[in-house]
Amino acid sequence: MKYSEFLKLIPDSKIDICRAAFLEHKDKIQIKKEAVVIKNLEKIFDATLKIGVSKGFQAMTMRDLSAGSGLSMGALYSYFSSKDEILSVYLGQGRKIVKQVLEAFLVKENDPVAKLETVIQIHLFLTEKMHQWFYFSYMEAKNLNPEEMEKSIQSELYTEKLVSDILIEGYKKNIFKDGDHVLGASVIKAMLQDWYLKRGKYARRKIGVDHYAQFIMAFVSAFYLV
Amino acid sequence: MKYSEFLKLIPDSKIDICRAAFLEHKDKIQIKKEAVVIKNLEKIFDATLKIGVSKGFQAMTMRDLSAGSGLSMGALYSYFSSKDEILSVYLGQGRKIVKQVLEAFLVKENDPVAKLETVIQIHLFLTEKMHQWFYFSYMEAKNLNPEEMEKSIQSELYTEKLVSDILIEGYKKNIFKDGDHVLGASVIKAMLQDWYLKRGKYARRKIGVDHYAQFIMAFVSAFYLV
DNA sequence: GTCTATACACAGATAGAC
DNA sequence: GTCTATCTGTGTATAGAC
Repeated sequence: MKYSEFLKLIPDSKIDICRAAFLEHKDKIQIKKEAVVIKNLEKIFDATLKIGVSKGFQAMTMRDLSAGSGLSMGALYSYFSSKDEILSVYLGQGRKIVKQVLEAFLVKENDPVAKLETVIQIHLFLTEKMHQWFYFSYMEAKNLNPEEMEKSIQSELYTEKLVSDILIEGYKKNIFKDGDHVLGASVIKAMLQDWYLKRGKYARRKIGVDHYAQFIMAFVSAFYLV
Repeated sequence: MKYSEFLKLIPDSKIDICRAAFLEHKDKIQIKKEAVVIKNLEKIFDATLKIGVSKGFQAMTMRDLSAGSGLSMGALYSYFSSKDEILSVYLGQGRKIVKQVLEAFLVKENDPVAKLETVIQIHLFLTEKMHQWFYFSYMEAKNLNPEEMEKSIQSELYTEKLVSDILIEGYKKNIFKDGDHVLGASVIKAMLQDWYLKRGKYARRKIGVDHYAQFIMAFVSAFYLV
């Protein structure tokens, strides 16, 4: 699959995140009109992402966020009771989207090689589409409260397990070589993450996501295909 | 080479960093006695690393640092004129050590395969020994001023170039396959960085640095050896 | 060389007008 | 539902005693 095809198959993640955040936090949000909330959550999350990526979430002040989102300080606090809550909600909703999309594409495949290619491609395509969110999520995870931090780690391990399960299945079917499949999944994950962690570098070198996906698949295949 | 042998071959990086920081910033530091400065720089850098890794440099206050280092606020400001200066100096000195050690080991090798193994091992061993410093450096690089940020990026690209040069040399000698060696070096670097970025994960799984180095070398060899 | 005490700015958060 | 004005705590940095 190409990235351009992937884009046509999935809905707009930005609005999904806002709607899901509204539904899940209805009781905590003081404003009641859905349309108003979603419109403003989008402004808040957009500004959080933009400022957070450029200077870090800790360094972003509520005044920065107020200026960036176009809402007053008072208005911000009628949507979230604290600065940290914005981070927790935003990261939590993003994680859900990632899980949903990965599973939706993986369930279509049966062959381990196709599954491996799919998980590599879809992970890269997702991080391409939501690259700022992923970067932000990675960099700010350590500033979460213990409970949310745990969820973040579990989310990481979940995608890693998707990969290791595929490697193990392929080994059992005599398509992949034997080896430490958990460690293998770990380094594959590292290569996938590099795509959004070093996005500027790859952009400067004019390397696109389709090319990167193909390269990673070749690299991994050389080691795993019998 | 094993990590245990590596440790015997290199001097104590902690004291090196402090001494180099003193020599290079003699004029900016108000205190003049070398022994006093080095002793206190060690306290300051140790505390910066410990607190910075756990809560991030931005979130670390000068009061935290004062408590953690055992020096008063006033004393801290007789060594550094601002909080940011501590970060710049500390990261800058660490980068020098990394460069020196990598070059010292690489110069001993001639064969591309041996060179590739050396750069993988020594990079991993260095990041094992200074793992907190590397993690800190990676996470805080984006908070540096533009000038220091540029140095940080250049340092990254420098180690990447060490790898790509080896791949290219090996290709010319018909030992390695052809391909995009810059992209190859990039993903190898990603795998090397994962070692210090996810240190907790590997520790929990009881994977040691020698085993990780051997695995990465096998992974890379499968793709590159003709 | 190191300390304590403090200046001053700015952060997160809230009250109450509109 | 959104705003402005403001409270209160805490941040970096410094002055001056010891």
